[in-house]
Amino acid sequence: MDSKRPLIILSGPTAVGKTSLSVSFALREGLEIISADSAQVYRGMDIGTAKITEAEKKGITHYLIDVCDPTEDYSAFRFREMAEKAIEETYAKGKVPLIVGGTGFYIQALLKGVEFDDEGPDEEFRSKMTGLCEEKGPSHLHDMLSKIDPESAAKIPAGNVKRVIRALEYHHLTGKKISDHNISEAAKEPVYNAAYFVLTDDRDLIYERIDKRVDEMMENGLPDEVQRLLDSGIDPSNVSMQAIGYKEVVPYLRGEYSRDDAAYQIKLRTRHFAKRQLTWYKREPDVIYIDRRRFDGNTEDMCRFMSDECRKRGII
RNA sequence: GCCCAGAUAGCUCAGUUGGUAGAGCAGCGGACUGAAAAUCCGCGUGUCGCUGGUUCGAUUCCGGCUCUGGGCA
Repeated sequence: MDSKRPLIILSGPTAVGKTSLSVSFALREGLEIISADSAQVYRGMDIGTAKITEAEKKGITHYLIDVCDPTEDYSAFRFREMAEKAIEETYAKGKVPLIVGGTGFYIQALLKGVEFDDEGPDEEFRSKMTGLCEEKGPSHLHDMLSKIDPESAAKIPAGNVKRVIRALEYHHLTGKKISDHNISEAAKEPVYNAAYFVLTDDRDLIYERIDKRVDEMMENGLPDEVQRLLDSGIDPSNVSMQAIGYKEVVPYLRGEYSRDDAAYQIKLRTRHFAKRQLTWYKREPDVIYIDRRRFDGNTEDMCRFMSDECRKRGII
């Protein structure tokens, strides 16, 4: 028996069918679900995030959905804090938590207990650096990084301004190099006895499902939803509005391009996103793939497989 | 039917003063440790429409054909 506490994770690329499988599995094993999704946390963002409905929850408790106002900035750090609280609540009820969502970065932070030991984000510092970048160009920031943390500078391309700024911010707040921090955090082992499932499928089928889902979102009133958010005073520069489906609809509402262009852009961006997710899982160790093709998409069979894998590890 | 303009990568197109060709987008691969649905990096062989001719050599020049736009009838 593993002395670590049990945790089940179900991730996978967008539109692969995580939500439906997760509810079936939670019903089967009596689990509670904790969402690891960076966009479904925002209230009022329902259509574009393909947020689970009350009916779809089938009575299963879901944590970390609708927990933020779209003006708030969610982050990996906040996810870890809030998820750990939800995990404790679940254990208190004698249940095992099921983490469900496509944000691999968040899952990693939780699973390995990644420490975020600075006091960031320092918005003032970030906007100062952004201004400096506009004034003197990205290579100026990269040169600054080279002086304080050459290892990071060698690793992060000058064009990746966000990550260059983050590395500078970390040093600014802690006096330490983020490259050292990354090395120590990367060496960490999971703090849970976890089964990390990744639901996957034929790439073409995932892309087809994405196209279909985006068409449905547009028909179901995504533009109205975005308009409502803008009307309520949410700025397009908010982190929440960087979500796919939202940042593409804003220019359409402004008349900068057509509805079809918006739909096309959303489909494209979503496909790219799914591909990035798949890349992420490839380098995660100990991932258990659930390839829909091997199960003919049969939910019962996939649930049975998950149960078996969890039992093997003494999780349930 | 005649005239004009096109026909080159999955798409939109550039180019080769004759020595078998290159951009953007798509697609594919990768990075990622307090913005992650974010951000960034890498990968370009395709009967240069078909067919004759000229030429050491044609995707490039010339002829014919086919197709697609546009114009005239």
